[in-house]
Amino acid sequence: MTDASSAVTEALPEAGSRRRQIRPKAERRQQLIDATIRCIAQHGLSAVTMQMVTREAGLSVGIANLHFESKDNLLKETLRFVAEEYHGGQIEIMEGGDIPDLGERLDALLDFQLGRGVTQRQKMSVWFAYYGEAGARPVYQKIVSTVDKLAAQKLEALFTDIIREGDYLGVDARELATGYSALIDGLHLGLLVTPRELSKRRARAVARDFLRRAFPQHIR
Amino acid sequence: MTDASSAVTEALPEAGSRRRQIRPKAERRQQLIDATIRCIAQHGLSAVTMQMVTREAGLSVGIANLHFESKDNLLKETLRFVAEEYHGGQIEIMEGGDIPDLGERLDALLDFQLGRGVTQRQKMSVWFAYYGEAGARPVYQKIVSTVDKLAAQKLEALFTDIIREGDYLGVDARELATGYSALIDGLHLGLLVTPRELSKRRARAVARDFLRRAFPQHIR
DNA sequence: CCAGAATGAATGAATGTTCATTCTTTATTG
DNA sequence: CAATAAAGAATGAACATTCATTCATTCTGG
Repeated sequence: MTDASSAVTEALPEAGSRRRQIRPKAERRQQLIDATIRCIAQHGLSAVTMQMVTREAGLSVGIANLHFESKDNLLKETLRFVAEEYHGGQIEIMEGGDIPDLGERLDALLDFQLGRGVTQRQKMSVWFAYYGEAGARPVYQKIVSTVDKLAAQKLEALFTDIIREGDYLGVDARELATGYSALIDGLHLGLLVTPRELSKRRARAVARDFLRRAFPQHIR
Repeated sequence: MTDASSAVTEALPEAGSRRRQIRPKAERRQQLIDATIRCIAQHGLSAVTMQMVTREAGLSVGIANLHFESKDNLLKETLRFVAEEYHGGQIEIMEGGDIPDLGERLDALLDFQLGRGVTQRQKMSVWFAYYGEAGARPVYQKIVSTVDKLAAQKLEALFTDIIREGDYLGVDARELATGYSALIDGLHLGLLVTPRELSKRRARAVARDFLRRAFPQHIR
């Protein structure tokens, strides 16, 4: 990893202090947000310290307050990033010019929501760490509900299209969309808290079941 | 607000210092746990301090470490209390000798899970505060999953009975139970984080819809 | 050579925990 | 029954630690 290999016998620790680098602001910000995500996932939101985050990022303590003005702000921006990444991904699929077939589009959505590897678990941790504080922190509520509202609209629109295409009777798109979103959230919770009881495989089966019961012609 | 109007000019604050009372250990423990719940709901788990909790309980700071040995332990016991109360209530209904009719029993369960007033919201806050930390704290995972596992079994048993009674075909009790639990969790999240978008009324409608789709003969 | 990015020791505020002391209750004794 | 003592519940000032934030200084790239 450490590409250093200078001739000096000592006094220049290889891993301890890398050479100081100057990078553009945007890059440092992302670097710190990424480190924050890892720290929250590993230690929990309430245990995260600035020292921890900056060490994880391989930077000094002062830099966090240079690029974000406070810890509060760093945490806020981290939430915003995760929220926008998650919801942005969903929205892209749902608008999906890529996938014309509506059933396939649903499948792609489900894949996105319950697929992926380790990374996804990290994001989930962050996600729910903030949810836990949201009851007491209106700022968090606002960030989440802003992106959430848009995603909910897109999902409702997709369901409306599917209902029209399949001539499904007695199915309310809005209500079903609320249910599906809640189901996915709940499954995420299960995956996070009781991974022993609920495998990713089973979570997907459960979600597919929900969709199949509502849209039997579209889901295998 | 201040109902004080005593004749004494000063020196004897009415509300400031009540007479010291000695109460049994169990009572004090519960008093502190209740105060902890209110503090978490109002300020968020990460902002809770011992001073805050003991002041809320109307007691001195030393007492928390007298009855619980540490803050960590107080938080752990608070989670245990909330978890057992919530899951205990569910289990009682599901075993329900009180309600012979299976459809009515389902309704009662739903009422318990999504009904109630302000109190419920407090408990929800606590619940998800811990979920948020659970990814990083195995102790929390264990407490939750222990009671959770039992409730899941009871729910599966109830669903099995209903499936048998209604001769429902192609319905897997275990999978459906997982889905229903996840749905309820997700609805709780929605109620907590985006109360503007999701009313309690609509949450109940969504959950009923889920059940009706699975058990049409049992739910109206 | 300079603008400004980066550093990290220093600072002060906040917090969990301790424990010597005070107070209340209960049991005992004369 | 009153006086007294023992037990232990309750208090809160003091302490040690941890943490976010600051800023004088150092260093880098252009």
